[in-house]
Amino acid sequence: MENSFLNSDIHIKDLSQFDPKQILTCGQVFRYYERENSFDIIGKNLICRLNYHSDHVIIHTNDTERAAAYFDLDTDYNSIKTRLTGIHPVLDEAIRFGHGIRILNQDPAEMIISFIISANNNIPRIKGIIERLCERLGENKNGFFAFPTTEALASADESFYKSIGAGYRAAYIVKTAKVLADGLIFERDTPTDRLRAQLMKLDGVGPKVADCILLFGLHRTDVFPVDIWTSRVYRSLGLGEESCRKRMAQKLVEKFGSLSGYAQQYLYYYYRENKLIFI
DNA sequence: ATCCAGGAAGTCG
DNA sequence: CGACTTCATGGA
Repeated sequence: MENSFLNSDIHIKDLSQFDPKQILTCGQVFRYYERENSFDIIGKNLICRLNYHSDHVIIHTNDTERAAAYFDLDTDYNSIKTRLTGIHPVLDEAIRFGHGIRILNQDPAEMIISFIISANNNIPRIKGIIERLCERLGENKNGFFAFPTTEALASADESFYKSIGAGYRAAYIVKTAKVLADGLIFERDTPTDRLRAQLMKLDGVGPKVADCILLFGLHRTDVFPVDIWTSRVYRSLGLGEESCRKRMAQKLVEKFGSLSGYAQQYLYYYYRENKLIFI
């Protein structure tokens, strides 16, 4: 049978806090492919196929231990949703809408490069650039291309990154890839603010991209990435007028604390999916 | 043609 | 520090 390398399974029975479509389309991950009644997803060199049925989901994968960590299966999202409910009606509605979202545990280097590419860009283009990057520099694993190693990323030059459509971000990627290949380490117990400052030293990484790396790559949930969409959320949460995204992020983290990252993801998905610009 | 997209860097005050 | 401009690229 095809894809027999996906030889182990995880059965998900509680769909109240696991929705494949919501998890993959909520903006945290770019390398997924919708099939017939399933999604294929690649993170670094972990490959998963999510077969969804009416009352359960089966994850077929090449590494169940990594897959369990990747999908954050040890975290109780119903508890998180309960703690975030009743703070604001808009957030309540966003949680109902995206009840099956989970924050994936993705590879830090993959998040750094992916979100450098995301700056001032749109999602279809971001996905295309990353896909060409993996096809040309990543290892072919049974027809799936792994995300390139930091060594492979550092071996390519600026003209290569322009050739895959990265535009003016090509120079940022070249410089940052060299730092990554040199062995950038993120200490487990470093405070989030210090990690953010460390990340912002990287070329192409500003406040918002750093927060995305912190949330999706290092699972720091005491951050609230403010982009064009979540800046629209700010006003409707009744936090007053604010034009500076950096100050918006600070105010939002003051409000949601260690649950900021979750709140951000419910709100981002709700607004973007419904194109709610003027509420 | 002009505007927009999960913003960041460079410049100026 | 804070505000303002520029930066590839492709789809609407």
